[in-house]
Amino acid sequence: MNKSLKVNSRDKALLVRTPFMSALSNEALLKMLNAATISSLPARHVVFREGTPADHFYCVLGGYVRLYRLNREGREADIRVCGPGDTFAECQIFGDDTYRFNAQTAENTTFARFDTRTVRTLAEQEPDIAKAIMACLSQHLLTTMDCVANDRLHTAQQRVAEYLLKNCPVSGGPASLRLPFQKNLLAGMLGLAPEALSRAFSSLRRIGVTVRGRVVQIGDVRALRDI
Amino acid sequence: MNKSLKVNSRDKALLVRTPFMSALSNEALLKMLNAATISSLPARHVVFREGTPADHFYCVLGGYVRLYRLNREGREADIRVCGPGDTFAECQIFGDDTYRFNAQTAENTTFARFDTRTVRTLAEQEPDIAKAIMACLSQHLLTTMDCVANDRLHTAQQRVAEYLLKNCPVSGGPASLRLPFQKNLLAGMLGLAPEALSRAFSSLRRIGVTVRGRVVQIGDVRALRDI
DNA sequence: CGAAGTGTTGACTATCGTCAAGATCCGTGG
DNA sequence: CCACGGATCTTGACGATAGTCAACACTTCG
Repeated sequence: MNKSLKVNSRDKALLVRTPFMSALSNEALLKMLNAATISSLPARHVVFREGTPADHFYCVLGGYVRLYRLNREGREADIRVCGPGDTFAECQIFGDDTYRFNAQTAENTTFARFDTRTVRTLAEQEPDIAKAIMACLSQHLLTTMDCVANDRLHTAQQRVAEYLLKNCPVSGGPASLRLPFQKNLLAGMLGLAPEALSRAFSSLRRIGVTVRGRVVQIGDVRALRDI
Repeated sequence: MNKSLKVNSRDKALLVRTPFMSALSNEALLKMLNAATISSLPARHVVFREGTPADHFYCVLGGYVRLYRLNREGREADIRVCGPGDTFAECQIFGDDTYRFNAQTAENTTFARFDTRTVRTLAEQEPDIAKAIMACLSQHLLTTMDCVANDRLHTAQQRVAEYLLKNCPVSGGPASLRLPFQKNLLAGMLGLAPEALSRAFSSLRRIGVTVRGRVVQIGDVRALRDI
């Protein structure tokens, strides 16, 4: 069920803590909050489809959204996975007028929705908002370039190791972390088939990585870094 | 030899026609031109290195620049190839303060160089400039996302076919085009080893694509589209 | 004409995708 | 609380794709 309502206090608290919104002045923040609508969608629900008019962009408050594209045979490839605090489709504010990829919830997800036209106008009035958009776009561009370089330079094993390191609380010795979502989604995020992720994990066993459900135990973080 | 001078009339003409600059108001345009420096570098010359302070961003006027990253063993992977009219490292204006990749000229190249601090200030004063930066960042983000999806969905053959179609003057029947740079560079752009590009070209022969030096003849553009 | 640089081809190998079967996890309902 | 059933994950076998190395052909330019 898609319940759509004005920003309530809990959602608002999440929204203003977002990297995108946290640097705004009070005035700019108010204007943006006014333009926001909160929605929730159940798992595996389409948010928008490639080729449809791009009239909104989004900010995830809870849950995960998968951005992906299809080839002619219908195979899907993930482009990005957005979690709490991430914005997506902001490239449509001053970009193309149709979505260039599909967006689907990976699990039950709450997000803020902004009308692109409204925000375009606000960005022209409030330098703060323009600045926030530029910072956000820059950040995304950098991480997406990272992604291209990663895909082209590293093997499945290395990409998994890198993901673990990036999400690891400590920088040396033993560590433990809990995957925030299903392995399916992680596989797509890393540009792998689920089977390849599974194999990568089991090949990491020989350097002391054990996986039980969503919990990953790392024997020595430094050993991981040498992969 | 790195000759660095104020904008001359021919370079200026190129610069103001750039997608990035062409939408600016007269006043904004003047301020930007004032902040620009023109430089030329010979082929295979490093423009900047990953990890160094990101104090400038660039706009290519003539020639080609390769953005790439290295893995630990020193293997290079191209992230983007920038030609005339393209800007690069604009993600550093409101982003990180160190370059996250290397930039190298592929051939003798002329470009405009802008100080990021100066432009950051200008963007806060002139909404036009902020708008141009946002449009530019959005465009790049979209093409980079395209690149990720492409790498993950398509084979070498398909990527080459797609490149040819994108740079093809006509939409059906026979066509001919001239590659604007060495095959080496094209290979990197498509995320391939040079040998793989060569093989992809020769596998396209059976559907009527012939290559002689930089000239590519396409028997039937429609047949290419079916790959 | 020669030499360096660029592109092509062949042989081999590593990596990863696909398909299929089996194991495990997890939520639901009895 | 347990049992069931569907979803998710793992493992194995196989094949396709593309990377690497090496030798050779072809360009290009001094």
